[in-house]
Amino acid sequence: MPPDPSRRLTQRDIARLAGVSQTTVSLVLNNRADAESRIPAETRDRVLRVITETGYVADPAARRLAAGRNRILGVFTYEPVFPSATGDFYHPFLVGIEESAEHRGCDLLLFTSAPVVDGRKRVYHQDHRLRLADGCVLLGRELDREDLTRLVSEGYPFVSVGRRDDAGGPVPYVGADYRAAVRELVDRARALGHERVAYLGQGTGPESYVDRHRGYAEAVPAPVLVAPGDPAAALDRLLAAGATAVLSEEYADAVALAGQARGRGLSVPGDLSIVTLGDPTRPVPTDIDFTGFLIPRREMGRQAVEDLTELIEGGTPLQRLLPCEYARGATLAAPTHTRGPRA
Amino acid sequence: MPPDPSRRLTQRDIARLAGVSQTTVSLVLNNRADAESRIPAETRDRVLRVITETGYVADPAARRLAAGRNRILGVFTYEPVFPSATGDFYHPFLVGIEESAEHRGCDLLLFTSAPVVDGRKRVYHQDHRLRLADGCVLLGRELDREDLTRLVSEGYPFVSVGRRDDAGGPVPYVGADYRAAVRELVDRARALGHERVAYLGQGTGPESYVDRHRGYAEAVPAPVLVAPGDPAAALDRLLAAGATAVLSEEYADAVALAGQARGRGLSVPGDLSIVTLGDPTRPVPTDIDFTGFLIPRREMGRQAVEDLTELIEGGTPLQRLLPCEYARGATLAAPTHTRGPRA
DNA sequence: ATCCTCAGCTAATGCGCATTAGCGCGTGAG
DNA sequence: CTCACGCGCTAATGCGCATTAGCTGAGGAT
Repeated sequence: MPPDPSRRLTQRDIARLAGVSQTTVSLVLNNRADAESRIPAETRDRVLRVITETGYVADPAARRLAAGRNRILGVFTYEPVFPSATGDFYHPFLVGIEESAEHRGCDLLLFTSAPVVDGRKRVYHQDHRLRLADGCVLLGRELDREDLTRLVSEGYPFVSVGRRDDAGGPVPYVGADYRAAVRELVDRARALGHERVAYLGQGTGPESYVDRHRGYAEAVPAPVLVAPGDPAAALDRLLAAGATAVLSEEYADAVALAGQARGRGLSVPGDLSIVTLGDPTRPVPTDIDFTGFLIPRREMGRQAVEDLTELIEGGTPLQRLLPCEYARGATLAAPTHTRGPRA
Repeated sequence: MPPDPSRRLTQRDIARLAGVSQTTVSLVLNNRADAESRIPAETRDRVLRVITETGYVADPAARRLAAGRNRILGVFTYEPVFPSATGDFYHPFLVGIEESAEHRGCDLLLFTSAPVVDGRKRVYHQDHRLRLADGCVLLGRELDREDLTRLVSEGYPFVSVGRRDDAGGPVPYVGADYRAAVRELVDRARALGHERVAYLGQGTGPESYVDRHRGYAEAVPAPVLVAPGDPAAALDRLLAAGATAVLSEEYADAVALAGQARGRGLSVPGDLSIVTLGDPTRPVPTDIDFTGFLIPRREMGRQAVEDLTELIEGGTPLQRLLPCEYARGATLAAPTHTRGPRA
């Protein structure tokens, strides 16, 4: 019995009960090489028996302090994950992260304490708590550049979900190969007979947009970039440019455009093929089964944790792109009649 | 500059740079009463300046070890939260938990490392890591009784989301007042003229079922309990019992029953009113707008964190039930014609 | 001149663990 | 009869911090 029943057990208590030293308890607990070979089975069993009898568990904080490791992985999200509209989009990433963490026997620390300053969250805020975790997974459409730079320069182990440009050094990431996925879509469209494939979106900004647009620009002879926003205006521009197929950077824009087109009596995909470049980042009600591709979100989350644990264990930082799966859908078909650049 | 750039800064480093002792740095950092009154502004500013210049952050593990507090709240879920079908149900709880944690400046530790043994997860598994957090929120339809007992007896600060029976002592919880909510639904049905209101469900098992059923049993003169499972059989039994309204413990059962009824040419709610007792715990496709009530899931999560932090700071354990909001819906109406217990 | 504040610090300690150095003993080699 | 060596352990140390006890010097009281 420990003297104060409310006090939690320590290794010293176990040691006393087992009639050994605290060191021995530690050795047995972590069954170090020393223990395997040097501590006789009898002693070890005695210690283990006391441990199970008392239900002793090592204090993780002390462990961390002494050993420098924790088996805790941080998760930092630049977008709000749980609340809000974007939640559904980020959910699958978390599923993958959770799966992998469970598999690795790690706990996840959500850095919810990061305050929102000037409308955005930062890893490095006043009194940040990064070091509570062994490393960290970063999530979000757009990461803070200063954060990244500092993470890189401090050598803190982290992995970004989503490709990122260098930030004073290469950024470890697990991204989706948007570039290849978009190229493939364009190729499919062109193979079907589409001569003018347009791009509805910004094409700049976050890496994920840039990559999509680059894939598009590489695969098309004469790029047509149409800004989203007002669907009516966008449709006008697309028709004026003689586009028979359009790739939509954002799922929601595709929905709006399709609605606009059908509202004007155009058939989709008959008169206009509309292809989405990834899953919806915000919930959009639609019953259209869009052609496009699927972002391997779950797999990305999973792989990010794998890479992170490797990194923590001394591995080298990796950059990898995962392939996106083609989604056949029903909005890409051969153009019904060819049109010149002005109908 | 610290000697080894890879080594992380410690309070000693800060102390050296500021020309004070480590103690002083600690005092300034936590602006203790001592610091406020006893350390002159000049010294404090100097220390603070060095801190911001170097970007020093206290090691949370060390902090925890020394002070015993962490500002980390654990979250343990008995059901899989992220993956799986039940995810959507638990999501709102997490939203509330996250909100409150952010507000309190706490990080959340998801105990993903808990292995699944004999088909279920347990808080107290081999080498559990409860003590990494200051306290813990428990989530799930059914909590492990042994876990609860041990948590209570060890005096570990925790709050259950959902009412729980005593486990060797009162269990702190934030639950939904199913009992009152069900009573209210029955009263509404009876006020509309329903003389035989049945209960479709188990009525036993998890506290949440028991509470619903108790509310039902209290409000109805002659209870009729019908087991879910085969919707056809259930409908037969309901009709045989002369029920004109039925409360469905599980949302999915209500959907199945409604389908069955309409398939037989019965109108809902005309011939049979069907009322749900809470939100769907698993995703069910339906376009029926059921009458029933809404579980204040988000608010429950939020309140649980509030209560937990109070508890950690020395407050007394609380048990509270939050009211459920009535959902008008379209499946409860006055019975069209009265029937005896055999049509 | 001496004692006593009291401001403004610091030395020392311990949280619970992992780790390193090393102690006492027995045994076989020289 | 020494000496080296391996076995089975333990004492001691330090991780980075919070905290407690106390130290030093200046100024006021006696």
